[in-house]
Amino acid sequence: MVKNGISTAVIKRLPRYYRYLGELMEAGTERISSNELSKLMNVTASQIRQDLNNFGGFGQQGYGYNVEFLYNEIGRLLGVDRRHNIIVVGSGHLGQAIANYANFERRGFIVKGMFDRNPDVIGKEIRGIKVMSMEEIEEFIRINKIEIAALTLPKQQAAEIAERLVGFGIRGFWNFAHIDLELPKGIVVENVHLSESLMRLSYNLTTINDK
Amino acid sequence: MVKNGISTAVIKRLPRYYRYLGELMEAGTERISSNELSKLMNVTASQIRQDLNNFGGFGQQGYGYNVEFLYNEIGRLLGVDRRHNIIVVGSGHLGQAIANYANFERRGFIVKGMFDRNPDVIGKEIRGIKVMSMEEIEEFIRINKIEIAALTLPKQQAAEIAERLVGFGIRGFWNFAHIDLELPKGIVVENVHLSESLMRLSYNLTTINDK
DNA sequence: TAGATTGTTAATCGATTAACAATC
DNA sequence: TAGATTGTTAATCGATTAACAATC
Repeated sequence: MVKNGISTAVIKRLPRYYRYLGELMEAGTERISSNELSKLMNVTASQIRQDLNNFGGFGQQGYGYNVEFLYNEIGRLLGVDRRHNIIVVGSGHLGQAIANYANFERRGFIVKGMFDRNPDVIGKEIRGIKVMSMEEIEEFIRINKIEIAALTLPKQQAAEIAERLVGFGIRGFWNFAHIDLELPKGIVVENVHLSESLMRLSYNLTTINDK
Repeated sequence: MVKNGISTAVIKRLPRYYRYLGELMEAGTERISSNELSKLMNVTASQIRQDLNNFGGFGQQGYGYNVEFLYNEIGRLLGVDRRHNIIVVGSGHLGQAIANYANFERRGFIVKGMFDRNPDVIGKEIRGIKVMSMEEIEEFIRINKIEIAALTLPKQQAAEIAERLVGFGIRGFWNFAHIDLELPKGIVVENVHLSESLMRLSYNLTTINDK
C-alpha cells in the first residue's frame, strides 16, 4: 500500500472541508481563498493550504480555489465518487437506524443487505432491505460485491464475526461495537465508539463545571 | 473554567483506558504495570504514565497500578460516577436507537424523555420513554434536571433548536447533526458525525487499494 | 504591471517517547 | 536490602503556524 505519508490528522479534516465546500457550492460561491475559508471554518489559512498541498496544488496564485473543482477533488480523495456496497451486520436498533439513513446513498454508500442471528428479526424489511440469517452472508457478499461491513452487534460477537467476514472478502469495517478489532494488515477499521464519545462529553461537562 | 491544561489528546484516550481496566477487573486482575497495559492496549508505557500523571499519581513504584482503584479514579474523571439526565431531540430512527441503548444507563446516562415535531411519532413510547412535542420541552428540562441533549435531527433544524435549548438550561450537546454548532462559551458540544466517519473509512479503503 | 494569493520553506509549538532518579 | 516500577525530566518527533518567494 502507498499509505503515502498523509497524516491521520489531515485525513480527519478532509470530510469537514468537503462539507463546507459543498455548502459553498450550494450557495453558489464560485471561488474562495484559504483566508476566507479559514474564517468560515475556524482554522488557520496556513493549515488549509498545507492540508490541500498534501494532495497537489488545487489552487491558483492570486485567485484562490475554485469551489466546485476543489469539492470534486476532495470527493475523489474520499472515494465518494465511487460506489461502496455495504452490509449491516447486527440488525438491532442501531443497525436499523443506519440502514434507514438514506443520506449515505447520496455519497455512494449503498446498504445492500442486513444480517442477524435472531430469528425474530430475520425476514423483516428495512426500507426495502431484507434482514437475512448469518448463514446467507458468505454468498451474499460474493454475489453483491460487498466492500464494507457495518458492525452493529454486541461486542461479544463482534471479534469472531469480523474475522469470518475478512475470510469472506470484507476489507472495510465500520465498527460500532465497543472493542478494538485485531485484523490482518490491509483491513481498514473505522471505529464509532458511542459510549466513549458520551464519556468525553461527560468529562468536559464535569471539568467545565469545576470552574 | 479551569480547562486545566489537559490536552484533548489525553482526554480522548481516557475512555479507552477505562474500558480496558473494566475488562481487567472483570477478569479478576488486581494490579497491572504500565508495561503490561501498554502491550494490551498497543500504546507505549511512557504514554500511559504521562497520561495518568496529568491527574495525579495513581500508581505505586515497584508495584504498578491497582486495577480497581485506577478504574474508579478514571471513572470519576469521566463523570460516570454521577447521573446525567438526557433528552433525545429528534425521535427518528437514530434517536430511537439511542433511547433503546440501555447500556448507557449502566454508566449513569439516563434518557428521560424524547421529543419530535412530527405529530405521527409524538405519543409513541420507546422502552417506556415517551415522545413529546417540542412545546413541552422547556418545562420538561426544568422539572427533570436535564443536563444533556442528544441532537438526532436534520441539520436544518439543529442550529436553531440547540440555541433554544441553551436558553432552557442545557449545557451539553451530543450532536449527531452534520453541522458545527456555534454556541456560547461554557456549552460543551461532542460531535458524532457519522457521514464523516464513513468517508474516512472510504478514504482509507481507497488509498490502501492504490497499493 | 500591480495586487492577490498560492505553494512551500522555516520557525514554533505541542505531543510522544526515552531515560533515569525517586521510592515502594 | 534488592528489584521493580513509578513519576518526571529531557530528547525527539510530528504537526501547526508564520513568513515569503513564486506566480497567476
